[in-house]
Amino acid sequence: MRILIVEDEESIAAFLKQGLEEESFAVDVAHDGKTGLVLALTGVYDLLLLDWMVPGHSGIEICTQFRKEFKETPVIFLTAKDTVEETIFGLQNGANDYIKKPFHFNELLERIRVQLRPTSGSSNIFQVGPIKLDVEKHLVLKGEEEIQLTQKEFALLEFLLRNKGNVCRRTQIIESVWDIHFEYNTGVIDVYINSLRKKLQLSNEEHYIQTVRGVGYIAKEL
Amino acid sequence: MRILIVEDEESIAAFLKQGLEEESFAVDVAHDGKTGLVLALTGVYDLLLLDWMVPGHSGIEICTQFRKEFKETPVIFLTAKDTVEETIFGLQNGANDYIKKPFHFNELLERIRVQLRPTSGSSNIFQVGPIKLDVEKHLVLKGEEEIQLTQKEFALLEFLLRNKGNVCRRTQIIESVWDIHFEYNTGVIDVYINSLRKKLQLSNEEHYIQTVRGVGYIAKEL
DNA sequence: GTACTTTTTAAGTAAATCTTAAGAATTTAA
DNA sequence: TTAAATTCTTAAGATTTACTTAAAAAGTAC
Repeated sequence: MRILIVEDEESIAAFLKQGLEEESFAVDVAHDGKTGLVLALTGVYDLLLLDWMVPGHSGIEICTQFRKEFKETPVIFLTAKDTVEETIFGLQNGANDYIKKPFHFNELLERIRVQLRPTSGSSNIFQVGPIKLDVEKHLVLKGEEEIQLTQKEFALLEFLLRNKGNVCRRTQIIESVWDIHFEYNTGVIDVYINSLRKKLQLSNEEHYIQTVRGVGYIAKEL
Repeated sequence: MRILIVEDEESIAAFLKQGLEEESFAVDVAHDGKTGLVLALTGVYDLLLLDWMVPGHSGIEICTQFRKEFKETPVIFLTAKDTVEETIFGLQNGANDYIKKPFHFNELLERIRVQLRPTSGSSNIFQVGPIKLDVEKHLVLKGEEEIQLTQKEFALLEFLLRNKGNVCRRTQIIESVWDIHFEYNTGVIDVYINSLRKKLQLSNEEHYIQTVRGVGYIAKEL
């Protein structure tokens, strides 16, 4: 997934670039509107992050131009707090969403994901920390290394990653992964969690799969 | 998704109601501020659409009152006034967005969607002061910091927050949280209240969980 | 049918949570 | 001010829950 950031403030741009790259996006940055527009019109990007006001062309100009060429690609505006009214204008002119500065990075990430979800059919790659799971390819990596998982192990990990950041209750897991309803007494989940953690070689620091006692398990970033 | 409209102009209210219902929102309308506030404080709404000026209480008053109780629910202002000052004032007082009359319905819809997007799916978040409890995510925050609670601690805090502003009697608590009926003699509640206050690091000023001597406990804003 | 892999069951061990109880501190009432 | 009642705090023992391992059962491929 390729993202273009058009933002003149160096610090913000750098912060965003690093954060998004850690989430395994490919990120380009343009520090002025003119460069931004040129890059945007190459059409290689899956999403645009536009600062509302940048030197050269304004964000809204870039957005409008861009829309003429690429009708599907989502655009998110980064805007200062007091320009809400103008932002509405932005939305009318083809932006898909906007986010007020200052914002939490996770919020931005969430909005990016929302935008990318329907557009790309190939977005069923899930990730937590160094662990990647590709549903299509049925492949799990930890860093560069390929991890060999069985069906059930894979299904369980997929479920956890699909719900990354949310607690997966034992009943949810047993229903979704094992398709067992109305009843739960076995210790299967524990066994599989155990073998997952083993195969993924999760050290004590790398608690990407945490247990929530009395409830279930959760996959989350550290 | 439930939306409350507070708008005195019949025609506009009817227009909005019909339009939103066609988008499969459940819509209630209050034609004056007093009714609006009462309805808003029932807490069943996912979003508020407030006219800037309505008979009874003004929109800004309703918004402010509402914000004290429900910090998560988004509020959008409908206003004929277009001075920047008032907009900023409105946003500072807890509104999430604002739209100037006359507007295109689609524009409003877009604004509503933007507001509901991050919120959707998280309808059972309870809050008192800086303390947030998310039932779905099984997560408790104090400010930005995540607080690790055990099952019973979590259940107790949830019960207190669900009944925020109301005294929770010891018998109620022991019945709801511990499922013990007919008899109560243990000091379990005291122990758990204690550990809750400890884990939440409630200083002497932050008495969000107060004890009501001879009766029970209450979670309330300061 | 046999050899292999995967899945499930089961059981012992480890760890965290829950409960009890008792003394300290606080509030209320006389 | 003192006594009584209630709540707070702490710690240890009981209980629950999860972890780990191994072996049995169920699938798969040859």
